[in-house]
Amino acid sequence: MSGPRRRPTQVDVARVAGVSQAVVSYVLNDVKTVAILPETRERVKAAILELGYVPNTAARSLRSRRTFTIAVVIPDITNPWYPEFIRGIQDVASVRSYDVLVANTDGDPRIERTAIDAVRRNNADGLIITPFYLDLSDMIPLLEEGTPVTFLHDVGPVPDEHAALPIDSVSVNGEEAAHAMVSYLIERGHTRIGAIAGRALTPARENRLRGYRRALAERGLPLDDALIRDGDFIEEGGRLAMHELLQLDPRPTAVFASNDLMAMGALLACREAGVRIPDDIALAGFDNIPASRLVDPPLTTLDQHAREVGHRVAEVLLSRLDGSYTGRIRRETIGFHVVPRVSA
Amino acid sequence: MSGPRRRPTQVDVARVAGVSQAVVSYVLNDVKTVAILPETRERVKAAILELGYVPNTAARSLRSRRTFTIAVVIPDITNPWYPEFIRGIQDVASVRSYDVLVANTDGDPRIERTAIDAVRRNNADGLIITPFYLDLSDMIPLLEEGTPVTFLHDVGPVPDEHAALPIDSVSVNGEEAAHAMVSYLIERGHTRIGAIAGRALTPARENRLRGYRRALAERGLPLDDALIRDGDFIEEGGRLAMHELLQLDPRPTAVFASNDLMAMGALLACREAGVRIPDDIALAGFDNIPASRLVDPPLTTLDQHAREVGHRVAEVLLSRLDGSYTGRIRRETIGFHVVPRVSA
DNA sequence: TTGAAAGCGCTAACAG
DNA sequence: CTGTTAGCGCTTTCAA
Repeated sequence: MSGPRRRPTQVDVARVAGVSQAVVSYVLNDVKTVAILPETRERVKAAILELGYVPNTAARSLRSRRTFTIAVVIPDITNPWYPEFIRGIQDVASVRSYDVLVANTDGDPRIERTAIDAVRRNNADGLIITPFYLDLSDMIPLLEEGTPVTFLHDVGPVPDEHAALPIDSVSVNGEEAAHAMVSYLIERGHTRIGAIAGRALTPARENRLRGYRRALAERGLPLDDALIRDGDFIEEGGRLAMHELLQLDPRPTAVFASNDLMAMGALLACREAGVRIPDDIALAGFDNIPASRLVDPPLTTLDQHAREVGHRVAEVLLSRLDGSYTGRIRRETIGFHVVPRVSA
Repeated sequence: MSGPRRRPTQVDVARVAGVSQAVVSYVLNDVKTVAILPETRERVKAAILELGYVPNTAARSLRSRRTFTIAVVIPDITNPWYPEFIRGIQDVASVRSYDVLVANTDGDPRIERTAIDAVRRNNADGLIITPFYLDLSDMIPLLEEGTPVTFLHDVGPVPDEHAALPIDSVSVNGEEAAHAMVSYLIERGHTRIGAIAGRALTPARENRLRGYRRALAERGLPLDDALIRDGDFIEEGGRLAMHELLQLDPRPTAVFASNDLMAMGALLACREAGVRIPDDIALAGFDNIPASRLVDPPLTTLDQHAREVGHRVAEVLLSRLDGSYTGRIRRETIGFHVVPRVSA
């Protein structure tokens, strides 16, 4: 037992290579403004290898005011849409050697708020966030300090309460998508269509519900609030909601769930109640998570291109960070498509 | 446009509160060895609030050599077992105000190795890793530098190639679990049982395969390597493997897949081939991921308690970090249970 | 009970 | 082409 060995520093490398510490920093960062003799460079590299030197990010970022880290704030990594989204971000971040820090909020406004401070503490160079309850004023400190923020947005018809802020956004058009999904149900002959909405007051819920209502209204179908239930975006919520919908008289002939997790809960409820899908009732989900293809029956749903959304949102943010884009605010919207399978 | 505002520092807080910067640090860290006047303390706190001061972790950790971050290295967050596992870790880390940094290796040995350097660069206080290909020597620099490492292990009969190293581990007993699952199949009357194994040379694959072989051997059933296929732990791999198994003559009457993702691929293959489950062939999975309950037919599988494993592994590591445990190496094993459903 | 000061490992400006 | 030097914001020892 000889106590922990100190991690080698640039000073150690310099000593072994017989140069000054600054030179080590130069070759490490491949600084263009100074010209190092190829031979010196080799000596330094050899010393780095020999000692197993690895730069200390804390010191580096303290000095340079950059961390090469982007923070991502999402509701819950356990919701299968998000791992894909995160991997999309990591795909593009990693090739530019950025790290990705993920924080879950569980949709809790208090935690959402703390997450912002976590970003400031950790000096993340930029933030990607899917704002649920977050007050826009919470973003102000970050923006004032020059930390770019990109929203993952769910677009509704009044998307720009955020318009005043210098925040890029990449959006999935929840209203249009839900409209498409519900229109699909209507085209299949359904006229009494229930909805299992998500957590109250979240943009995702409101927008998808709006799309649902608009689709019905456009076809002159009655809007009946008794057909709308909450489901909290989780499976159990969907199960409970579906049980309620099945009690209704007359019963809806189709149900649109605002995400696949809830649709799967609904599916379970039908199985429990002995209701057959799609024969007795049609069911449509939203998200196209991997499991949706594999359930019984395979779920008709809507794909929001999670991984691609991750790619775009990362590119938008990184282009700000590396200065390759300095123009006006961008609002991108990623497409979607209905995935017809068996359940509806 | 007035350029980014500088983030307030302790010096700023000190100035506003009319104290020295050291005092700010004292109240911030609630240092016991110095006694601050309650009134002074209040002034400092007020200044902190007023300025929106947030500590700079880079500076803090540069000085204190602690980051309050633990790194977690896993193969792929997109495999549904891992989000649960990660949340388990975060559950216990967050109450002790540790951050969690997740790195995916995609099971690539090179990336696995880079991940170790990432841990060193970021000065994570500790590492949780599920070693796939990683050479044990890769862990040495970390250990020498005093960074505790905890393995998430898959236990086989020779678990302790790792025995020499001072590394705690929390294990799922892959061999016992697979043995239990396959025994279950045998008890249901199957004698010709195929296996869809995972990625070659990984402990998870080898151990589960060992459990499979032992279960067969114990009942005096023949071991036929033609019944064993690879599947790479992903759905598509399971699909391909199952298609091959279905070609066999005689065909197996049951198939054990080393994880649920592959089992679901196998299920797809059966659907494509018009083979009914469980009537024509029985199918068992492994992991009990959320989707396994929802597929058609619901998948008989094995639960390895991912979230609980996350809790334990985090507790084991954190107890080292905060010094509350200083004893000898621990090897914990978390239980499992067969989840009988319809597919087998 | 508070303050002064050193220094963690690094980047970047400047000097030679 | 290479070396010297000044901090980045913080914790922690020591002195007052």
